[in-house]
Amino acid sequence: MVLPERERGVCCPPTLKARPEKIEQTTEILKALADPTRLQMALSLRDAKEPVCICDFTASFDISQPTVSHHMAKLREAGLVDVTKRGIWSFYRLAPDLPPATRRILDAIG
Amino acid sequence: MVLPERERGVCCPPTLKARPEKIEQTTEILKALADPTRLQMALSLRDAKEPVCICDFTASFDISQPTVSHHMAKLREAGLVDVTKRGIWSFYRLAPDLPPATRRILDAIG
DNA sequence: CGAATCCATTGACGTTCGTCAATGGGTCTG
DNA sequence: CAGACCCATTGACGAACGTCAATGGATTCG
Repeated sequence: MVLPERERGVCCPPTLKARPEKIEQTTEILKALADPTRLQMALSLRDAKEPVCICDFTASFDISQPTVSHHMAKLREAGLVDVTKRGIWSFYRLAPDLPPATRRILDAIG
Repeated sequence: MVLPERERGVCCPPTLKARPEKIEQTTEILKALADPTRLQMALSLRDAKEPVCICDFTASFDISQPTVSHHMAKLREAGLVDVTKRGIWSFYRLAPDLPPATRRILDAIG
């Protein structure tokens, strides 16, 4: 590793390539995924062939139903997920129009 | 979108592909990146040709020096980043031996 | 040695987060 | 209609987070 030479009192601020607005957007996506339950939900939906209903997640995770709904709402607010109601069920799927950057992140995981 | 047919009281827990341990690891990476300051730091280091010292980040971000150190410590604890000291400076770089999965996530961003 | 520079750690404060129990609104079935 | 089922929302609580001011260690320069 080559360390740069330095003079006291002289700093070299790195050029920030990404626009602050883009950074903020990406952070929102990462925050939405940065929880074990939500990450598993998102990956399940990514790999699911059919939309999945809340009751299915409630059955597989060891958390209460309100908490499952709460997490799903977070994924929805982040634009990662999409809901359709049918009778008493709410079916979720990955948002079909995900931005390519978001899609890339999801595909990079697991 | 094709919604599955359903019977009351019957749930279909989705098969969780990823091992819980793997999910936990990935969550740690995502949590480390899920902050605007840390994300910018990580991307700067990813794209930097030379290690960067704390004073450089302190100069470019609008936060105090202790906060910069604090964020860098989080990246270090997550294994994303690597530090080498030279005189009074601490130089950081992206960890050279990043797991492929982690590397993929970083490359998928911006 | 004394002063200046760089950096990490500590302690404190307000905010956000993850979780649950309780509740209520919809929807179907008997 | 009455009961059962599914789900979202609310309110509450402890834990974790982001931030800073203050401090102290380490290193270099005069």
